[in-house]
Amino acid sequence: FSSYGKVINVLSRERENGTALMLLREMDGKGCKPCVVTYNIIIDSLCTGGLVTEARDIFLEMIGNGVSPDVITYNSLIHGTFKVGNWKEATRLLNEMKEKKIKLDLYNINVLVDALCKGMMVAEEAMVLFKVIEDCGSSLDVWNYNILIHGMCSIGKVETAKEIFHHLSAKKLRPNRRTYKIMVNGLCNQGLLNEANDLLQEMEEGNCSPDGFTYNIIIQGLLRNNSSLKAKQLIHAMIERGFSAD
RNA sequence: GUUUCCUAC
Repeated sequence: FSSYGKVINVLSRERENGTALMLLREMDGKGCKPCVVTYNIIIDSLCTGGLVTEARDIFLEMIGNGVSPDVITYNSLIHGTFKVGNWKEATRLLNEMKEKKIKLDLYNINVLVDALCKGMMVAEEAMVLFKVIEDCGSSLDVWNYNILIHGMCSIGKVETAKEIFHHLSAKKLRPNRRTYKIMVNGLCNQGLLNEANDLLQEMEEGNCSPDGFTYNIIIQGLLRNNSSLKAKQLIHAMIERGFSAD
């Protein structure tokens, strides 16, 4: 609660972790009890700063103080732990979560799947996880798919990524600009420039106009493929449109 | 009140 909570929130946003931590100590000293949210904010900002060990200390400290971690605490910590590449510890935390029967919602699953895709290259497993979720009747949103598609692309499974992408429209979910970018990027990396071009058309026709990056990705791909003529054409098309930023 | 997605050269 409290004004301390608010100040800590602000400090964390400004990446002033040191100061935020000092405030936390001060709270302790004065007998003010930080609540879960306060801890969560600090843990998360430590994690995004790569200070996972410190985040873990706070995590243990909060338990010591009788404050039980919730889904968000675990998410932040797990996500941070994965990012640092410590998947062993992250999986341990995941299991710990299961044992405590902390229930995940879609948002939380995203965090985990993202961590899985990036940290462990087990996008296939993430996919399985999604299927299970779907079978349970929860519907996935575009973000989930973006994460998955990106995961597939980054391990070179563009075919699977394409399947998922099509699966998207079958579900009447509109891909957003990021979805397209991820796909275009993935296709280009595999040298599938024609398909990337098709997608670009689709973007222009739909309501997701491509931005400068999207063009550049394709142009880059064309050049790598010795299609400098097409690249030039595309550059012109790009200039005519006066491409917009994200 | 706090946690998740893309960004080439």
